[in-house]
Amino acid sequence: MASILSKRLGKRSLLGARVCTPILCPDGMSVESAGDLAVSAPLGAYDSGCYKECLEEGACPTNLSTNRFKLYPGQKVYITHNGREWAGLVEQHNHIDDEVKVFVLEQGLHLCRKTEDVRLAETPKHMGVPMEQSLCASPAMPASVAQRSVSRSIDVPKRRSDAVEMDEMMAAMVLTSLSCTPQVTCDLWKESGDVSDSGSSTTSGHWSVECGASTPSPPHTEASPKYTNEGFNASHVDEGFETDPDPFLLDEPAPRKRKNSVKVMYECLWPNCGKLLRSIVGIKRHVKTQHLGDGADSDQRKREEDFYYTEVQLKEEAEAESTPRSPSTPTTPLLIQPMMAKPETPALEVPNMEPPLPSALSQSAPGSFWHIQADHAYQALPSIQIPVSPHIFTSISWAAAPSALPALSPIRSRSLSFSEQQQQQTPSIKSHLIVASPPRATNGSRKVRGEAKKCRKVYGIEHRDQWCTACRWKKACQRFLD
DNA sequence: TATGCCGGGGT
DNA sequence: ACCCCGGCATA
Repeated sequence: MASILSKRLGKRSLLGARVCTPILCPDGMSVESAGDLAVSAPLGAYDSGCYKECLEEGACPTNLSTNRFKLYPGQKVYITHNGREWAGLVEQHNHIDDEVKVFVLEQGLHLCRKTEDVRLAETPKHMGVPMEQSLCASPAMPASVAQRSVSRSIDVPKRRSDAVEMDEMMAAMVLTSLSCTPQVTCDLWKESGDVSDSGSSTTSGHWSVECGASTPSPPHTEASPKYTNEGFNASHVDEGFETDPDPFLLDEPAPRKRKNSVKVMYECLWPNCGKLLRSIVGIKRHVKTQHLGDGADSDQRKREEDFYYTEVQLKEEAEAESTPRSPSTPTTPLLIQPMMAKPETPALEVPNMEPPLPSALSQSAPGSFWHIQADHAYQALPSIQIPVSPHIFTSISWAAAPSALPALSPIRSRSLSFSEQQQQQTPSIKSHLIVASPPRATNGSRKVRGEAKKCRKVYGIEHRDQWCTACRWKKACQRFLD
């Protein structure tokens, strides 16, 4: 199949070598990230609320013991305003300034209060647990720990009793605070189902990993053998297909980025928008609310939003090392791919929209060509796969990369000739197709085994000296042409 | 498994 | 350019 090229390339070419290296990364990543988490968690160094929270809570439950307040978006708190006590929802907690932005439902006000002026209504933990799968919140987390933080609040309504109310409040807050920084509410959103939603649709199990140092490697690695390839970033490259969701869903990017020095952002692909956000959740929300309308329930919409954003990797430095993320995508080409492809994705790759290119290609293109493309698809998933979802798309491209990515590998003359035989009228088409299939047009290229006898058969191995030079050199026989 | 031959390497 | 060979696809 088309794999030939890729494989061959791999044999001696740098490309092949490159591809392989990435595989190793995964482990490193996971390990590394874990380390990062532990270290950074206490300070909440990352912007992404999600990341921070996960770290703090999930990875370092002990942190809770600290006196420091930790307020989570959506968390219910009580504050005093105009001499009266109001219930509100945390919008943002600025640890640095020790201030908390609170949204007072009853008054529709967004107030800023010093942390010490805020009374906790309940522990974030509680909120999270019931709503989500609580990846971060380790089930093992001793209630006592949670209690501690809760104890801070003076008039603490029973968490359960508030459950319903909280939901409403949170919903209201979410709606009213959409304009706020996306990251801040990361957690909230996640819990509210954004993430879980997508996660559920694709894979299960991953979520558990999600927040913390997730274990990217395991799931990724095995995914689809073809696409995946080198597990490495399995997340991206290979597995992208099946597991792709992970990489994206996980908010790991932050940790990894830091290490790799590759900044991952999410860009809104909506026409004339181009908004850049740091978190997936944020971009999703942006797309959903700004472009798709805010239909929280519309399942379809949720999925749609995936098609309107792309992951953008901003390199802050060049690093030869296999970074967790780009390892496979490693080199610029790969990195770039996602971005390039994405924009088109909506139209071309979106699974739902079948019409895109196919129509043109499939119709005019000769069967052989089409076929070839399909093969590529298998190798170069990057361009084709995306259908599943943007996430997948990206990941796929990486995954496929192993051998194929070189994408630009030259097209062999052979392949062309092959096509020629079948159709004379397609010169133009050919070019089109070629262009269309980013990866390579190898497939058909390999000469089909001819019917004619070859020197080998005619003379036998014993008389190799009588073979034509081509045969001797293991090239296409020149004496007995087909 | 044998064969055909491509992609490459060495000289 | 010549010679070889690893390796893959196919029969």
